[in-house]
Amino acid sequence: MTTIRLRNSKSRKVEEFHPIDPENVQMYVCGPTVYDRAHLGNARPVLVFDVLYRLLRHVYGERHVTYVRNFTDVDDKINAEAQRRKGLGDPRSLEALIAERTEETIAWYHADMDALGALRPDQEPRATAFIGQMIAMIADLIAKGHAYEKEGHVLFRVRSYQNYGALSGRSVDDMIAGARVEVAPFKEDPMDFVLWKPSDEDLPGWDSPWGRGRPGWHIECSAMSYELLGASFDIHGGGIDLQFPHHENEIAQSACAHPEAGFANYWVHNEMLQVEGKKMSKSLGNFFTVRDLLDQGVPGEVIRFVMLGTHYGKPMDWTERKREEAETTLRKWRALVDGAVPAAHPAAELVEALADDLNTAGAIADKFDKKSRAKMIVSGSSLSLT
RNA sequence: GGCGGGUUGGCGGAGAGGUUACGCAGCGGAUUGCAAAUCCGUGUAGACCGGUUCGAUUCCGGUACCCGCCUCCA
Repeated sequence: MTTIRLRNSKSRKVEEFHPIDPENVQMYVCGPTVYDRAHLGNARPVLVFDVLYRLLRHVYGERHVTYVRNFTDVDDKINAEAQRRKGLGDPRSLEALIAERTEETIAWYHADMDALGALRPDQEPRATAFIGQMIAMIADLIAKGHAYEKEGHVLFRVRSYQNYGALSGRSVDDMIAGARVEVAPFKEDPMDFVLWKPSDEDLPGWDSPWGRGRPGWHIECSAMSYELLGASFDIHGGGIDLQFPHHENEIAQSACAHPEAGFANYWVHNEMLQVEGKKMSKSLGNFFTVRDLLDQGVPGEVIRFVMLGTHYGKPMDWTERKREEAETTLRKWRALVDGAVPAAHPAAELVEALADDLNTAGAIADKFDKKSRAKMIVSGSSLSLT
């Protein structure tokens, strides 16, 4: 059997991947906050983990892999958009407007990511469907002394977790020294973070032992991964920008709530996307969505091909030139595979390259038959790693 | 300030301690009514300074530069 090797952010080394249970390999990836169209940067983790998902299914069998990716549908940006619509005179309730916003955004997300040839995860839980589990976990953390309530907020007591900072390689003291964080007066310690916060009447809220409120950002992933995958699972993925504080906080919450378990064994982070050498941002005018590209006539497979041309652990630079070259290359590959009979199994060299820490660039490079590699990697269609 | 990633030929981008990467672009040629496509051939590398070694672009150390994170942005 192929041995997959992955760079584990925990150890900062490439390690052999050995699942807890080969009959049920489990992966959790942080999904989008559904407040707007997915921008191009959002597509990178989707494609990176799509390749990993396909590889896992190839190695362990389709029925033996569970991939969970959440939708964060509790968020101030969503609230802001709903309030904006309300302000424009929409007569419906805030809750209805929020629901409308998240529904349409999820539909867009599905359509856009489908266009990139990404398989849908096995489960796509929404945060709002797990509020009860979050409340239960928070209550448990309070009971165990890892969290405290202050002025309607519940805060995680960072100092109560010995290994805080291990994933991102920081010490609590260093972080405080360089902190640009605004310290709320009710915090025992500047690093403590919110598990639950109060909502006024203009915001969505749920009843809890601490009053009407809404969850903090990090608790949803801890609660949902526990509910769907258990206290220990194999792989946790996401963008490197989430490593701190989001993933650090997830670990703290989950490890303290379930001290007997290991939470995620392998942490895989993808590097960021840039556009023409610069960070994509609205102020630089180089910000665009996946849908923008699709509407301009850039095929999803071209986007996928360009993305996978760079190893996930390196910054990926999206350039007009790469887009053009990818179109040329794919057109030629299409001509090559035209009329070819799909192979029953992917080339061993392809699997080997991908098993080597998802070396998609190396896999695309060569060393094996062009005809078979073209579709397998790029379009994920009939010849895909399944 | 703290933490992390990177630096290969015109551009993108791999593997390997010693042998041609590959692709695109360029150049020469074949084919072609023209063009496109296709085919053949071909040049240009490994940021800088040290170290290990018979030999390093590949291992080790340092320097420079670029980028990101530290702000509920993937």
